[in-house]
Amino acid sequence: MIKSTAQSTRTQIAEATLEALRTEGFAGATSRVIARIGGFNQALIFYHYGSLDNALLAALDVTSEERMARYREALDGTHTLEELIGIARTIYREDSESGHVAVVSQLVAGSLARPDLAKGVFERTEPWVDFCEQAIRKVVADSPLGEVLPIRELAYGLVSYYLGTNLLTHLGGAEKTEALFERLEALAPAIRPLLRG
Amino acid sequence: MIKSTAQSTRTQIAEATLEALRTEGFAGATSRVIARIGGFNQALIFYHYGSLDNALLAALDVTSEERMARYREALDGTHTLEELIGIARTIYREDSESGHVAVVSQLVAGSLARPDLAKGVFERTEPWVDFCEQAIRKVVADSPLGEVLPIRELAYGLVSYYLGTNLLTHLGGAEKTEALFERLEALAPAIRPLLRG
Amino acid sequence: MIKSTAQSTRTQIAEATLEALRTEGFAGATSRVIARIGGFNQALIFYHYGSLDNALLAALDVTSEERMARYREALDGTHTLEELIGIARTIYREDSESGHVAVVSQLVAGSLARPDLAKGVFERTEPWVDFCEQAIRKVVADSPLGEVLPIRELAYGLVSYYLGTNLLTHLGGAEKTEALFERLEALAPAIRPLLRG
Amino acid sequence: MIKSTAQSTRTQIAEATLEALRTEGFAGATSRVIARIGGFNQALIFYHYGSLDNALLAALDVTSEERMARYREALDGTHTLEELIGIARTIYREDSESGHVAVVSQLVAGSLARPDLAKGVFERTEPWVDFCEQAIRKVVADSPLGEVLPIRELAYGLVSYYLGTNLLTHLGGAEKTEALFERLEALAPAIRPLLRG
DNA sequence: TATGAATGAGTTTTCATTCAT
DNA sequence: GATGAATGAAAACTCATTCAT
Repeated sequence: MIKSTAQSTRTQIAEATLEALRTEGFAGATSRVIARIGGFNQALIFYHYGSLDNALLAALDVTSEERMARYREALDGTHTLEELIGIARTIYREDSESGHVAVVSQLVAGSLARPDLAKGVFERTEPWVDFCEQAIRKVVADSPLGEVLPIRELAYGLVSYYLGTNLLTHLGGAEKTEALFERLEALAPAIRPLLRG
Repeated sequence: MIKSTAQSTRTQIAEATLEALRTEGFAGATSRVIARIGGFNQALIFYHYGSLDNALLAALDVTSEERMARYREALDGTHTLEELIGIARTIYREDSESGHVAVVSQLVAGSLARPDLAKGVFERTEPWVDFCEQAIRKVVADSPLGEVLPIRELAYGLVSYYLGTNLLTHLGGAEKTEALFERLEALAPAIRPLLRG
Repeated sequence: MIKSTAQSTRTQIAEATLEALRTEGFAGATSRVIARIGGFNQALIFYHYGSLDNALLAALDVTSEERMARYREALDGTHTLEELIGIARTIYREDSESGHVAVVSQLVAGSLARPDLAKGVFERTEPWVDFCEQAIRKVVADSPLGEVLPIRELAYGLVSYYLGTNLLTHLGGAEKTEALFERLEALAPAIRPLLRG
Repeated sequence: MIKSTAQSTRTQIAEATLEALRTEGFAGATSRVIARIGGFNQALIFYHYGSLDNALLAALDVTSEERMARYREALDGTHTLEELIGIARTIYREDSESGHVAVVSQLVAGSLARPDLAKGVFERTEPWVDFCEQAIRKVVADSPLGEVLPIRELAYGLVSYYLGTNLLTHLGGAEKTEALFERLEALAPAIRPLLRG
């Protein structure tokens, strides 16, 4: 019988936690449920992560790192506003379907009532604000807008919007976000001239 | 001594629930806590509202109606983009300080894991989308933008942003939203010409 | 179906807790065990007493009050040192057999690790020190010893001895205490002259 | 680098266990805590001692042997009742401050609920009863009291008192024992004549 | 000898809800 | 209308101990 390594077990736990968040939501991601999903003992979560909060954050890291890689790659391949919106839309749909957005919003929402968890979740939003900042800069690159717009603040606003729309999506408004993307994409050609130097 | 009527007791319960959400958050708004705050028996909540979820929705109605009135009045008094942003900023600060935004985000967040509650909360976002739509229409009134912009979708986007920023505010990013308002206000004069006919 | 009164339920819980301490010891007197013994729901303990500690203290009160009454009555009926030792011996045997001493020592010992519980238990030793003081005063009443002996301190010492001997009794030295009583009783006539005025 | 021998590891474990009892009490002296204090693996405790109970007894041996040596030496140097009480008082204070009494009472108390442990602890009280017997005999050496008093039983009583007072000390009555010693010391000269042949 | 990983059974406590009165 | 009492289910977390390596 092969003894599993600490690392592989840790990963397994993080993945089971992720799966629990995906399928059962924040309130359903209890130690018992996670253990059942992963097929291991409840106590193992505490052995490896010390607390359920830490396991939840590990799950967030797993999905965030994976998605961030995907987003960066996509950003590298785009050069116009239309492309950017198009890609954003595609990835957003991917994320929705894969459950990534569900997990993120569950965690953000759930952590409201738990200060320790909130701290960890909030720290993990920083890279996403950075990423949005880069995306905005790319779009306004050579235009005078670059010097006028409050780019950092807008990036933060985008992340806020992303979270908010995820929440509403899960409450029941799935098709609304999609529609906004669609309309924005159609508008892009009209906006593009504004971005010229 | 006035015997409390059914109506006044219902109201009392809704208000105690609101207070519980404000001070203890979604997770802390348990039947026991609500009853303690309101000075009545736990079982009364179930007698009058059938379930805790319904009492929570009643609390949301209380605060939403009150805030909506305030917002409408403010919208009536504004005619330019600058004024609108300025008013939005003022009211947002009021809402933050009064705890209204906290209650809304707590409820949205908490309802993620509870389908019945989620349905109720989502239905109550509709009037807010309507309201945002009116606000946008007012700004773009006579401009050609009015016919180009996806107004309904943008309105939905604004509500999404509102929720998202509330969430992040509570996780730790309080000053960021304020900064965005400030910068947008400064930008308004530059944008105004675009709104002309 | 008769709805039991709060008082009778409280009493039932205290008695089940006492029984649990008697039969399972401090470590075995868990909420689950107490509920099983009493035939009620675990949560009821917390409904009525708020915490397990409080239920344990209630059990201590039940047995202490009963025993104190017995001890006082016995003290009233004695007038000589021999009688006093004889009665002490009898009652001690009763207490040992009934399990009262077991409960007391279990609680004293168990509370070592729990400051809140310790406070409650310690407060309940006070009446016993008072009682011992009265007993000593009665014996030395008219003798010059009454003015020389540190009576309060000796009373405290007697209570200490009582606890210590209970502990050792439970660890395995049951017959030793009995033997000491026996020998002291035999010595009493020789000591009595010292107590004369 | 010196490879630790089996013997030194055993000793290390016993000492870490003692330290755990001293600083965390019986309830806090878990295998995890002991291992952390000693800087070794939890499983080592079971490898060397078979069970946590045995490790606890080993810790008791460590402290008991050390204290017994100190007590014997002190007894050898005393010849009068006053000296004896004085020395008892000094050593008791030393023991209190060093934590020895805490460890003993923690173990006696904790073992109540664990028969195996109780047996081990009880066996280890025997040498202390022997020691007290010697001390009493020394005091009453040449007096007729030596033939009248139930010396063995009194010795057992002294050990009982020692345990009891430790317990109460830890519950909150720290200053009471000290006061009794003080008063007894003052009384000693009056008692001495009784011990004369 | 020594260890990291793993586990089953256990803990106190809280919850929304029900029900007889 | 209103209430005190009661409950089943669940929570996060800890424990002594075992075992493959």
